[in-house]
Amino acid sequence: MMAPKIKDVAKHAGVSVTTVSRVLNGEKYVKDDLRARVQRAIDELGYSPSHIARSLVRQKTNLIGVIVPDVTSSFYSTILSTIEKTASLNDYNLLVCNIIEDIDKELKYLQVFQQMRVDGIIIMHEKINDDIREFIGKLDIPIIFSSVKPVEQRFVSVIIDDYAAAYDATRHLIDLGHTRIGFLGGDMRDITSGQNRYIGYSHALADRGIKTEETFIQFGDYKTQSGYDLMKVMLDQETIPTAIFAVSDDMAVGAMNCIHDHGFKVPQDISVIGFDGSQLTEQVRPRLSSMEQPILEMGKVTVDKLLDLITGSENSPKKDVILQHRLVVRDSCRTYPDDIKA
Amino acid sequence: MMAPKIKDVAKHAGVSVTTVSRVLNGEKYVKDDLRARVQRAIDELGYSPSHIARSLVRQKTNLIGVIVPDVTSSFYSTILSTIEKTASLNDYNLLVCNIIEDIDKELKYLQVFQQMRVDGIIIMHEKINDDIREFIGKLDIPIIFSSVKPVEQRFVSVIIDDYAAAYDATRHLIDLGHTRIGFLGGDMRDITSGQNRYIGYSHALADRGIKTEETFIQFGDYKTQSGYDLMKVMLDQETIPTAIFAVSDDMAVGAMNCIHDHGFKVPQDISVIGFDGSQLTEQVRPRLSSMEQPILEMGKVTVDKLLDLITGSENSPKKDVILQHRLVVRDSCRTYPDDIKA
DNA sequence: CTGAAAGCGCTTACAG
DNA sequence: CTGAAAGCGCTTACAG
Repeated sequence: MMAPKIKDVAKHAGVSVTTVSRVLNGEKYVKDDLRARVQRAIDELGYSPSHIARSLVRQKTNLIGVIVPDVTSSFYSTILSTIEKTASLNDYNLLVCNIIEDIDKELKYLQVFQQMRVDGIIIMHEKINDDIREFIGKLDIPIIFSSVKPVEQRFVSVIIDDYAAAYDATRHLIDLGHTRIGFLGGDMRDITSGQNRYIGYSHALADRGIKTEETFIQFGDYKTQSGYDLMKVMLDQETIPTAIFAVSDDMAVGAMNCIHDHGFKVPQDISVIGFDGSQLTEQVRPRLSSMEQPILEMGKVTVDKLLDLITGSENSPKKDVILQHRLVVRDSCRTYPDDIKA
Repeated sequence: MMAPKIKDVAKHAGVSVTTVSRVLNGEKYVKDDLRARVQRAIDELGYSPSHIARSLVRQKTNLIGVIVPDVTSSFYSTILSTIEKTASLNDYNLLVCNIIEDIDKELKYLQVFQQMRVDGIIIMHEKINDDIREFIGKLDIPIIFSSVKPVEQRFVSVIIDDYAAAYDATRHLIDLGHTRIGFLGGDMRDITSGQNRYIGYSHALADRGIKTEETFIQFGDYKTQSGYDLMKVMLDQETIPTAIFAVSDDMAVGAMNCIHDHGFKVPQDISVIGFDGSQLTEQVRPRLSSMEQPILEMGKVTVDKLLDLITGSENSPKKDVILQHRLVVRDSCRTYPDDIKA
């Protein structure tokens, strides 16, 4: 037996489909006895309205497409989790795409999102190539970027001030007395998490007149393994840093592990500060100091803002939302006692 | 201007909508010149077919609903990531629901899945209450359970043999010479990860005639914090274990941290073995030995099996798939040298 | 090889 | 307050 349709309910209740539709949608102007009869028919038949059919006529799917670089990362999984929660609270559902460095897949997914007629799209990375740029350029579905800001100005982003955050993190190490500060960076093709954080780091040093070795600056891919490998490169040099600023907690943990495996101690020998404030910071020993992004808030605000865009509340201006970063000091950094004040 | 519909394409190309539909779906029996004209019209108009409308007539959405207990956990995020990958390869998209101990939300989501007319559902936990049991009982959408096996026999599961895996993990500690082996368990309402793992642990001890203290057995919720708290309880006792078996890597890491914070060392003072084989095992120091589930394979097989169910390949029997567990020895366990053989 | 028409399961003016 | 009819954007027999 086929699943019952609205027509079956109508027949069963002895009313028109219009009336059934009305009680389904909680409209008033339905007499109580009819409403009751319809409700009973629905229950007896175990009727469940087709969201597909509804979407078609309403021209609204209540679907949000989300593009995550890597759900496996503690940062993204946390933000995804709050995005899901906020969306769910607003009766939206998530269509999730997990990239992992696969640009072709992203374009394909964006096309799927378009065909699915999702009401809005959340993108959490900024490796936008020309094809994608062109595609989203002519897409008339609201798009919001979360935790990153691509070059195109027409899209709104929910981010922190990555430059300032990196500056402050570096400054923290400087204030502890460090001058040999290594940098484990991201992808310089990324404006937000690549370039801005690097510039923040180097300005913080420059403002204090600190010069740095070339080998103290390394770039990777934000992951633990990458942090490990880059740290290894640094440790193989003649002079090694007394402190490390990594642009993700995952990288920082990789660095900590590498330091540990080489027989050094954090923070006694080398201090390490991470970035993101993910749950990893509390899962490792020593606990990792980190420049925290307000992850939960970021996820919530992203969805709220996207819903604004969807409902077209023009009173909400099409402006980026800049959230506050925050230094959380844990146990992975210490003061550097030497006399090097040169 | 509205997004173009198939009718617009037809008009633009000077053919019928039927023909447009045919080229859209790559059917043969369309003359080359017509096909070319239609294709050009599609390109010029930037036409993208509505998946919604298609779904309605085809009675197929290519959607899979996934219920994850907590995307934030390294185990679930990894399995989700491979589920997504496999689904994507087969042209299916994921509708993701993140529970987090919220049963009401689950029922609501299952209803949404039903209304969305998803082609199949993947569930990754087993806290099925009566409402949910009844609901999925009358749902005629294929359901598959991944990493857990609920009591109802009519659903297929993709799992490991949790009893044997827990037995083997415990046995590993026994073989290293330990007899005071603490157990950090899960939720005993869970058959798979609660009861089976506990029974495996206790049988392994019993088979060697090892008695255990009551306080050596604690139950939590699989998370890091829980592992920490339970370990604290154990360390506060008069006699403490020389080894710990935790039923998740997250809990094991919590235990390791607690041990560390109390001034003890892993594995010198206390050995710790985890369960899952998540990426956390390599992110902590000492690296965590763990009873590994084949997470990637599990995700892939789950989707493959579900697609079998969906396409109704009756040649594929409706049987559970039991994958192989594997002990991965890292640095968190050591032999116990004392003479306690009593 | 091509097209007119019915139909997928709903909602929404419109009329009463 | 209620219902008949059109329409959302496609696909799919059916006929030619």
